[in-house]
Amino acid sequence: MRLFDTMTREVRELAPRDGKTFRFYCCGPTVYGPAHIGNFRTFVLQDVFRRSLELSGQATFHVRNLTDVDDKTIRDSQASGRTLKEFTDHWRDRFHHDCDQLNLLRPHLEPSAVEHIPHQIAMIAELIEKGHAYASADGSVYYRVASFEGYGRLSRLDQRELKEGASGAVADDEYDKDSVSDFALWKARRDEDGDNWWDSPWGQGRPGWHLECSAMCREYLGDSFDLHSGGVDLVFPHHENEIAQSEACTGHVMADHWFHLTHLLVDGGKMSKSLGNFYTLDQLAKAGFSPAELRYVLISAHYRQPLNFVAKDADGNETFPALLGARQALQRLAKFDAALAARSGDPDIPPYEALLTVKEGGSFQSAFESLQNDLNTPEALGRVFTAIKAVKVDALSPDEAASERMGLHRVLAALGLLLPATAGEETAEAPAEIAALAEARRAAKAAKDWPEADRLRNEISALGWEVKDTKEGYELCPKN
RNA sequence: GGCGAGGUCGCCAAGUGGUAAGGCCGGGCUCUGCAAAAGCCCUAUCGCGGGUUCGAUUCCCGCCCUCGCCUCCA
Repeated sequence: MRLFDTMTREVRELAPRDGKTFRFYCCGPTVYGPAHIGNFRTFVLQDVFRRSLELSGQATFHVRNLTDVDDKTIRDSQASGRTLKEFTDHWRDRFHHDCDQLNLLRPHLEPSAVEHIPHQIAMIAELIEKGHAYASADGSVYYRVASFEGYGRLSRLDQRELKEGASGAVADDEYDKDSVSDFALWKARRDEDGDNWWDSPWGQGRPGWHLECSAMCREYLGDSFDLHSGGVDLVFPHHENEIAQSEACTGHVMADHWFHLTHLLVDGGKMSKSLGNFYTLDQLAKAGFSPAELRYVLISAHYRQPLNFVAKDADGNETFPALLGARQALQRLAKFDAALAARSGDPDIPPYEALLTVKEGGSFQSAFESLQNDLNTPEALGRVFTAIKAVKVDALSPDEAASERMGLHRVLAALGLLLPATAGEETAEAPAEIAALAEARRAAKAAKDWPEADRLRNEISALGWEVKDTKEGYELCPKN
């Protein structure tokens, strides 16, 4: 697979260092509230990345952390009257639930920051010993940015050109840093942290944010590994700082490849609670949309382009046209798949494991290859639909249909798209009462008793179902 | 001010130095007791101005506009 690398700013071929398993790290969520659809754009694309590697025959080892000790988790846990653990466990579980809904593969390892404080302390000690960090009078420890020659290489940010305090976030407790660019490795205990402090050689306190990833990467992936990923906002300062910490410590290149995901926009602008365009999976579910529909929208733009999630229609009403479009598109895919399944004589969907052995995707090969070329998900989707139009299902032999279906499902598996039930499947699941009414209507139609047939259709409709006549008979589907 | 991304059909969104995928919506047709559904078909010269070139939407320069980041936000 070829993928753009933030460090070199070019598309490069990926290859595992050890020649066998591709080992990568993704910066995970801070568990202090529900993740929003922007967060999920990142996690979904990372998931497509992993699936595409695996389905192309590349074994992977995927580590994604949980940030469960930082300013926000401590602050909000206290505000809620719960312990930090109770609080972060709750939001972690919610995150897992949402991830499952979105059909994200679980990482092979999901280390949490609070469980790796000894590793972080050890790393701080090593950095101090090597002259890259210093303790301040209040018991905090800072990284001396000037001590690391390569600082700024990833983000290409010349320190001298940093607009000082541009974010207005320079904390008042930073007066004892040697330089404004220096960042905290260890933060001295403060009253407002409550019970959330740990002992260290520099006194009681807690670790700084950037350090957890460096420590856990080193613990589980070693001094050097294949790829590191996160949202674009993490390029600076988070990943820049991780590199400074890790490489100053180990003397080795931290990661061979940097994979960054561009942000999601909502109706052309940044998502924010104050604008009321801040969406969670839960909210979309309440509006009647499935996780698969959201997933489809999230992969509909290339990961290095801003994706504009259209929530409001032309009249300014929050009707989610993007999700409605995704629903239609998924329904078409499902219809096509159902036709292939019927033709092949095998209704079962091929399991992920079986798809790993597919070497040639038939009509869907080029769509799969789009993913191997810098994870071009929109092109892959386009090629899937082009192929669907070209494949004449009725002209295929059962074997050919089965073969094409494997190719189709390999791409769908790489994209992580689960198909919705088709009308035919829903007919089979309709309650007996509805089915009986539909049968009665069929009889009325056969007798050309149109008033009775229409009356039955209305009755079915009143019960929440819709009858659609087909060549063979009829289909039933729940009304939206 | 610095760094970065981008302006392609009504909306979303790929792509290419030789006259632009796909999805949604819309329109037409077929099917149909009606309706719905389904199937098929149709719709753009790529922000503006220069330049390079036989030829640019695709390369270069300038301009306009949008968006993101600039120390703890995916």
